[in-house]
Amino acid sequence: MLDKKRHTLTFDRIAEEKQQAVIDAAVKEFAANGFKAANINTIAEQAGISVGSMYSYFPSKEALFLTVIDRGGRILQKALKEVVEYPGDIFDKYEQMLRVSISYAKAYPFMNQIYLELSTEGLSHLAAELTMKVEKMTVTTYETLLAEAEASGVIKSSTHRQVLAFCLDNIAMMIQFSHASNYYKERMQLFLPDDKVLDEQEMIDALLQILRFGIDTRTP
Amino acid sequence: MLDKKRHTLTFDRIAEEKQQAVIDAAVKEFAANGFKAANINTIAEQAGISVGSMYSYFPSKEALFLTVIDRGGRILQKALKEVVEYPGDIFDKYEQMLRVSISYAKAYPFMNQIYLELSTEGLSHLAAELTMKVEKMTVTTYETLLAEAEASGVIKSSTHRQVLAFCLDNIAMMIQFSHASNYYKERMQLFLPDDKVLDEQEMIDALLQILRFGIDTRTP
Amino acid sequence: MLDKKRHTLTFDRIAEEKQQAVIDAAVKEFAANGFKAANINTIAEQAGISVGSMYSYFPSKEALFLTVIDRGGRILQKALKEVVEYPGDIFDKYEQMLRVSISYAKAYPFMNQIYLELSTEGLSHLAAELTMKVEKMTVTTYETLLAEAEASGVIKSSTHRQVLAFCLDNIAMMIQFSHASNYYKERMQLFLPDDKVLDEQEMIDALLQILRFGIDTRTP
Amino acid sequence: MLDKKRHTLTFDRIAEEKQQAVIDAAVKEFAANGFKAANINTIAEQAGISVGSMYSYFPSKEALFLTVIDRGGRILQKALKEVVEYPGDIFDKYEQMLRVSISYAKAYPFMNQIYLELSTEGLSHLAAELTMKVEKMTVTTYETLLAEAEASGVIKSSTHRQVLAFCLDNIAMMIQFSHASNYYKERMQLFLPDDKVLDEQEMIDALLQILRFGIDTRTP
DNA sequence: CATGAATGAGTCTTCATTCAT
DNA sequence: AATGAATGAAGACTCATTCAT
Repeated sequence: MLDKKRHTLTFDRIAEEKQQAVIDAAVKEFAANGFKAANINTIAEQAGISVGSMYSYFPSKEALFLTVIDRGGRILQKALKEVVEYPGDIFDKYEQMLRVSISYAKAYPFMNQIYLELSTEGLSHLAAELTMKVEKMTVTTYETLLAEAEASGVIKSSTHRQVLAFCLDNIAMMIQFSHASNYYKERMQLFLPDDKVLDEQEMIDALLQILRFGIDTRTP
Repeated sequence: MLDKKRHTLTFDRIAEEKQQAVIDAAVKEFAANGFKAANINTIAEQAGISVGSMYSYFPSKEALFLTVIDRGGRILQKALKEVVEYPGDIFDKYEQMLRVSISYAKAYPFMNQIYLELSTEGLSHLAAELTMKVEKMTVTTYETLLAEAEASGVIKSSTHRQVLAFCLDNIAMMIQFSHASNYYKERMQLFLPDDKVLDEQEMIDALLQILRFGIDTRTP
Repeated sequence: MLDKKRHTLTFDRIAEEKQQAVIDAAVKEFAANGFKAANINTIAEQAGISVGSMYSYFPSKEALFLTVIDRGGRILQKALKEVVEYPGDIFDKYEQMLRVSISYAKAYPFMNQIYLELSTEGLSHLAAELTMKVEKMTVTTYETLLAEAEASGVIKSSTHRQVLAFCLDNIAMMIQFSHASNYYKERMQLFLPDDKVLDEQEMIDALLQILRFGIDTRTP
Repeated sequence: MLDKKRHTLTFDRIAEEKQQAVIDAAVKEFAANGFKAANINTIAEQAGISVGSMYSYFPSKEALFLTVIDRGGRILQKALKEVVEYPGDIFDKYEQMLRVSISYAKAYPFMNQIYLELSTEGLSHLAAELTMKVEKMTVTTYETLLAEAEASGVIKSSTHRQVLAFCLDNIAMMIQFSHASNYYKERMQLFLPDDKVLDEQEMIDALLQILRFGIDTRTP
């Protein structure tokens, strides 16, 4: 199932910085052009190594791609764990989730775009399984958090919990996209007042406000 | 600005069905492989015409792509207008927005994936401007609706209106993606109970419930 | 079994001379360098067409090779039929076989070398089946001829018929190689008197003499 | 003339077994893929040494190849000497020649395939000279044997001696090929009865029978 | 106008050879 | 001497685009 080829032992052995240079170049290229249109020669050049070396690190373009996705997945996992362990109630934790999403998007903007592209039919055969594993972890995390929250009486029991989890993740994802890709960044700007740039915390507060108390005037 | 090449006059003159066949084939190919990896020869074959004809209809691959995006944009506009004109208050209209998003996603799943891919840096130079125009219309629509809603006292004035608009559109987009691409469809399934398939209306109701009254137990 | 890819319909449709130019160039290149070391770009150049055309005629290098082998096989078959239908007894027919072998070797020297190379392990997976089919026809032909010869009392019944058939074909093959490849041509010259070049008929006569009456002095 | 580069002094100095491991790996690889397609890195790996060492033993791929051919030639020479010195008349010696050919083919099957490939035009510039030297020795051997045989009245003086020598060597070569390469092995099987596997001695006897007394019924 | 064969620059991948350790 | 990582030229194959019919 998950035994598709990744990087070789040689790659493991080279200097950490060179590894990072290769991954960075690859992430950037894949993000900019998608899997098929990404150019291995360009990646090698950007990473400052030869094509030959590239192929001694990764048996194929596909293997390089999978390694990249793997790395991204591992970073996401770490971020997720951070959120779960954050102290406080569900609202504190979700606030933290949004903050983490934004910093992840800013730290690894290209990684994010690759995930965006993964939804493409053409790539599903390659990495769907891999990314779906990450999604599954996310789902479980939300479920745990919401179960706890409901048990401790913090959120209404009348709420459809699955839909709520879905909704929370959707918002987090779009926030993430909006801080990673130029396209979604521009789109976000269209919504926001351009005279004063809305700062992150303000947006998070406003979002949480809507989420907690709703927008209907019949609620306080 | 918007004077990039599109289809030729010849394309306008050919039979409506042939036009549609070409567009359909193109949409499918672009959705499956992205712009650069899409194959013009394959599109021609799928559309049942020759490559030569293809190039008498469109001066380049880029032109074909832009025409495709254009068509998609026009369909979206129409859908948007439908929503604005839908009778009722903001909640009725937004409910309608979600319903329209879902049916659009189902009717034009591939079109949706192309929009997903557009966020890619590599394509921004091509069509960002074009799609941003559509996004702008969406923003304006939400602003109008929310201004009206607030004026008529249906929604709390304490709500951050821009963030709310952004949030509403984010949810609508993710719902749309979740009904268009297999990847997002699968992801959605991870959130939902697999014993009984949640029907669309149920999800929409649950979403609106969260939106109107929030999830905090301190609200009724 | 035999459904491996060959040339495309496009190749069938182009002018006969162009087809031949392509096949000739391919045969020459494969003969000179073997399958793996043969250069498609060189073949295209030699044939006076573009690489792109090459690939519109043959889906792969392998397909081109198989087509080449096929053509060669068909020529061999025709030659074989000629021999069977040649009037006279087994000695007349075998004499004709040797003559045909030589003229085939001279007419298609490169084709012969390809067959020589086919014995290589590395190629067996490609074309062994194909060439073995031709070999099988040869075996059957010899068997028929020898059965007839024995029935009509032309050859001794004490002769081991299978070994004889094997021996006759071996000689014919070596004769063929010796007129096709430079290496075997040189080797043959080492055996023959260099003052006067032995002409074909002389060699054939001498061979038949040995075959018919043996070399032992105890036979007349 | 024969001053082409071979192995270095370093190679001479390393352990006998390591030398053999290198040669064995090289022979196998060259036999399987031909000169150009053979992979030096693979040979090194198979021999259990580093590529670097490989290049300290042989200045180039060509040098390795020539060394391989050299070694094969020397083994052949030894075999040839064995035959000449074998006691008995020409028939006893030729019988021994066939036996030696078969055991050589079985002991060094890959070496044989390399010789088969040598006939290729592309390689002639490399090793033709080398192998031709061996062939020359063979020719001389046959000539000596046949001259003796005729002098001692064992073979008919009416036989064309050069053609006979050529014929004897041709048969010996094909027998050798038929025991070395899978392709020729299969071909041989097509000729032989599959119910009972013909043993070597039987085939040799049958061959000699044909050779000595011919197949024409007009001889006893 | 329609066709589809032809083109060739561009891309992935391989491998003989070098060289720092 | 031995190692094996690094190099880059070469070769199989793809595809946007052109153009003769």
